[in-house]
Amino acid sequence: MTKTRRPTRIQARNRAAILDAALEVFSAHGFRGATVDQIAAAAGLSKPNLLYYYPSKEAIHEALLSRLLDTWLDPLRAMDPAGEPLEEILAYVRRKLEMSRDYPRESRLFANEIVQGAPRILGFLTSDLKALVDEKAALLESWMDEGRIARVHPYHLIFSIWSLTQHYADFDVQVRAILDGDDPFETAPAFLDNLYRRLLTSA
Amino acid sequence: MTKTRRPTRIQARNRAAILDAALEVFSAHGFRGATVDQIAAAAGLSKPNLLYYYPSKEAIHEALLSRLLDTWLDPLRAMDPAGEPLEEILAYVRRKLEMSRDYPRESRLFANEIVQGAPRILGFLTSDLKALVDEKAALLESWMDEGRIARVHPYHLIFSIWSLTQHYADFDVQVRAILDGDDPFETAPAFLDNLYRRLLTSA
DNA sequence: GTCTATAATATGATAGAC
DNA sequence: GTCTATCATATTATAGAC
Repeated sequence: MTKTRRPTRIQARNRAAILDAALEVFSAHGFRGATVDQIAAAAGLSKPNLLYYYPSKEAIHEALLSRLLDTWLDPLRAMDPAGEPLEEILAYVRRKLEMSRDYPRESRLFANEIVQGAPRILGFLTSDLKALVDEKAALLESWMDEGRIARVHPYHLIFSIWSLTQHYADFDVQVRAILDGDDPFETAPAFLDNLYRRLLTSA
Repeated sequence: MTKTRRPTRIQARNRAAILDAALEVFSAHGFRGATVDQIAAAAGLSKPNLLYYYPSKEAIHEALLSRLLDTWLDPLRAMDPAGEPLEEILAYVRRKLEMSRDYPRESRLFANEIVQGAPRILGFLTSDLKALVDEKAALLESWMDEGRIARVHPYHLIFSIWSLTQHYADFDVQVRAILDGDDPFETAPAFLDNLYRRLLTSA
């Protein structure tokens, strides 16, 4: 009994290692720029062994993306219609910024995909993402109608949050080249908090 | 005399066609994702003929990037110390947004490079770009010291302008997937103008 | 499950005719 | 200057031993 190894254990361990290695390589080089060799080496496996777990490079990439998209929308979903409007928005900004700090590779994986025209996730953009954004834009507009936040274009407001927060992950190398030693994540939260307070608080 | 073709003419024409085709292909697929075949086809040349003008794929990419970087900083350079602070900043935002609208491929070429760690232009970031940003950040701070605009982190202010404007070029496919038929460049200028007025006008 | 060896293809670059 | 044909290499994927 003790001698019979549970194959599921090894499989789970290897699959996790592969996905982590693939995230590292795909986010740094894009789909075409990444090679199966690099991913296998980063995962500590031989190339054929890696392809034993995932049948193709494409399959690894798909698995990664589908895992990412599954949680990518959670921060926006968490924006609560019952909460205090300005605080809900500021909390969303904070969450997105924390994701850029803690999961920059995921952000860059996504960015690589979008910049190149979203060939693999256009469906996600036009279905799940659009539906959620439409819902939350309507919520933002209702808050504006009630005079609880200043009136701005709700879709551009959401785009602004994405771009301002994801910039610190996607353009990390540029930000750090300019800030030299300073950690952008030390000072960005206060900047963004102030920005959205000023934008959304009626004068 | 009339029979002797000026080779410079043809060369200039073909070189221009190659760079335009390369911009199209590199910006859409990244350096590794682009193939010499694709570029040659887009330029209307055979692959060997293309390589007659540029010795390698790398050389084409370098020529493109160096041409881009040469003008990439112009809008920021144009921010005039002698001008009215808020208007100078708003004009910079407008210029950057117009560049995203009129030259999205250039923006995506740059974005592809940065997202993947800027392997080819790290030197530019830490020298030319950093020097200019340092200079303009000092200018912004002097305006804040004089009380002519609200006090915010000057570097994050510049990052915010980059991210908010370039987002409409780099993430164009996502923006349009969500806005459906609406043209983002119709409504973005007013949104950004309002945003920076509220941020920088003292309460 | 994991490996070595290798097949099959894609791609960057060159040779050489015209 | 431009082309067809081709080389050399990189890369995805598979075969088959262990």
